[in-house]
Amino acid sequence: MPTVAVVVDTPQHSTVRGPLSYAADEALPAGALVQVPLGRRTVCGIVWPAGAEEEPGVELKPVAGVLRSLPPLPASWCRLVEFAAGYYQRSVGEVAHAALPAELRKLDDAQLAQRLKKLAKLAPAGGPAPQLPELTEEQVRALEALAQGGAPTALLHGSTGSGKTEVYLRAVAQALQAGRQALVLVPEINLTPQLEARFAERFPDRLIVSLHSGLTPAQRLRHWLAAHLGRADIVLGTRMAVFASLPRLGLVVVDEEHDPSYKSQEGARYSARDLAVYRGKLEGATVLLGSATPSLESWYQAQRGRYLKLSMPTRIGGGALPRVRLVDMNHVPKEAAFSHALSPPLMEALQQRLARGEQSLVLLNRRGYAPVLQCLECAWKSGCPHCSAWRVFHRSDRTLRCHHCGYTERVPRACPECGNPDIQPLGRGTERLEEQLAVSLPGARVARIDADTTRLKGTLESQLASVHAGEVDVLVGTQMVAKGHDFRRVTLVAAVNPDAALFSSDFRAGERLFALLMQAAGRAGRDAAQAGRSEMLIQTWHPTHPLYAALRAHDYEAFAAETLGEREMAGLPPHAHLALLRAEARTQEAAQAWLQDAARVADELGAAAAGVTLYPPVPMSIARVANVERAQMLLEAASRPALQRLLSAWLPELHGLRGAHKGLLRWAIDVDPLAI
DNA sequence: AGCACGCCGACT
DNA sequence: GTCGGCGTGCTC
Repeated sequence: MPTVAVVVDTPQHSTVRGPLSYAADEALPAGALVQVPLGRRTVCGIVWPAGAEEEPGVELKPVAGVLRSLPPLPASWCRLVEFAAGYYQRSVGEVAHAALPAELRKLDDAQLAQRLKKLAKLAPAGGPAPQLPELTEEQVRALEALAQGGAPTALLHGSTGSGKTEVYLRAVAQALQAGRQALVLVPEINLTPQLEARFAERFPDRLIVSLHSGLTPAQRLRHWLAAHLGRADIVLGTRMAVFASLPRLGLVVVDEEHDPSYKSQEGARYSARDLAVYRGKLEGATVLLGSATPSLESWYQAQRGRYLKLSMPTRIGGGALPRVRLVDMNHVPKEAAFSHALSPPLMEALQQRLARGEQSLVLLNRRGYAPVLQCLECAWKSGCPHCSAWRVFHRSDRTLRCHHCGYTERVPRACPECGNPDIQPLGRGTERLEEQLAVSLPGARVARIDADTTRLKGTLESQLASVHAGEVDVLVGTQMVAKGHDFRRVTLVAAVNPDAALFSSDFRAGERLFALLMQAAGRAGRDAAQAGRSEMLIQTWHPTHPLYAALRAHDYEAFAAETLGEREMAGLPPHAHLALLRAEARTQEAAQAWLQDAARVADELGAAAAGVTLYPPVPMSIARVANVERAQMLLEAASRPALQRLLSAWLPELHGLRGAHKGLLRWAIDVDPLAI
């Protein structure tokens, strides 16, 4: 009787690591979906390419069912999953099953056959043949280089408004012409509808499907199947889509490749961008990473010639990038600087826009009315009882809300400690800024867009529409508004208080701030007629900071060179490779004790000799969330393979370490963490 | 993760 | 005397 290796869904801390062996009365192809008995239940499994697993010596249980109507998952898909599981130190089963639509696991063969029949209904949107815009010289050059590369990994560095999307569209057209499928990744669900519309218009006779967490389970299964069967030519999606099964994959586009959303923050903490690059190599597909402000990782690879570098510095239609003006807050009258957040130069610039009937965009990366309330009599502040964080004052519904655990209460009338009725907001969020602007600019129509105003489905779209319709003069928002949306009538973009990122303990904060401000600057002056009057205003206490100097010159390359130099000196990515071991426990001591024990095991495995440095365990910057204490330990190595080898030897040992530590709740490894 | 087995407090 | 609390342990 043939034996098959089957991968089942086992979480990280399970003792089941690799595939399990089952008996089958026929040879089953690798990649086939099966139902197998596991303990007392029957679960979905995937027949795995022969892992030469050793015989367990006991009699094997037989496979309980086979989904025959589903073509097996391609071998390259299995290899991608295996790589991801190994690299991010999770079980193959967990990664494989997370990559499949949940609905698929619930179906038997008959039900699946039913769903497959219904797939026939999916059809291209149809429509008139598209009008192709004339390509710029830069676009032509980029596309030629891409076509000559022989399935390269390319970094498309293009200014906002330089026409990156058109390059994506043409590259996709090339792939489709060659009979292959294209996968297009975007950082956020918000951005899929507009891109989907653009692709549907360009490819009216091709089937385009989307894959993201906003789909219903049935839709997700339908779209996944369309991709898997090769029916869909274009798959558009968020990071999860990097695992889509695509039998004819020829091109992967990663739009806004620098965006942190590509890194998963739970489960297997994979980077969809990095996996896209690996997948391209695996399947002989071209990978096109695009950004106006590439991640330093990608930029570094392009500089060393590992990636093909494509540059499009010029804005289409001759629109100039807005002039960047720094407002030195040290020279602003004290009362204005501290109490209003709105400096005289900013007010003047806003009034000018108002008088001319132009729009302004004011950025503040902090939701709510004020980040904390305080009592003027005693030392009380609005701390969260469950977290080591302040609760934010939301004036619209008179609540104190913890942004970490969600704990919400009505604002007390008086100080809960001393009864003093005089409790005051400290600092400023978008709600308060909106209020201040409305007061300071009488007659102006002020609107706000952030995670609070867009909680309901569809509100973002309707709010954006009202901005586009010219019903808003001043738009206040968090980084949400800086991403991807075009505001043709905006001629002023202002950052009210961006300095915090300059001195953040997070070494990537500067990189993120620069990308955000560059992107925000790109929102202004898209209309060539207005470009001359467009400007960006930065209120800062540190006007001589090199980040701002690079921003004024719209000089990404200068910023990248400067920052890469710092990273090299500090031994940080991309010049070094990091991993974080995180622990959650009832007490901070328990969390750190476990990490300490883990460090001892790593020492015994020869971490130091292998060139892997372990730093002492430290509490996380917000040490307690929802009454759970959190700590972490950083690992750093100059060599990625050395780090990988240590992790692979280390992780299995850590599973056995659990028992000795009371109070330890969870632990996890984050390879290539974004923030440390 | 499920879902067992397993050993100590308040109920028909 | 049982029902059930969730503390360890296993799943080919």
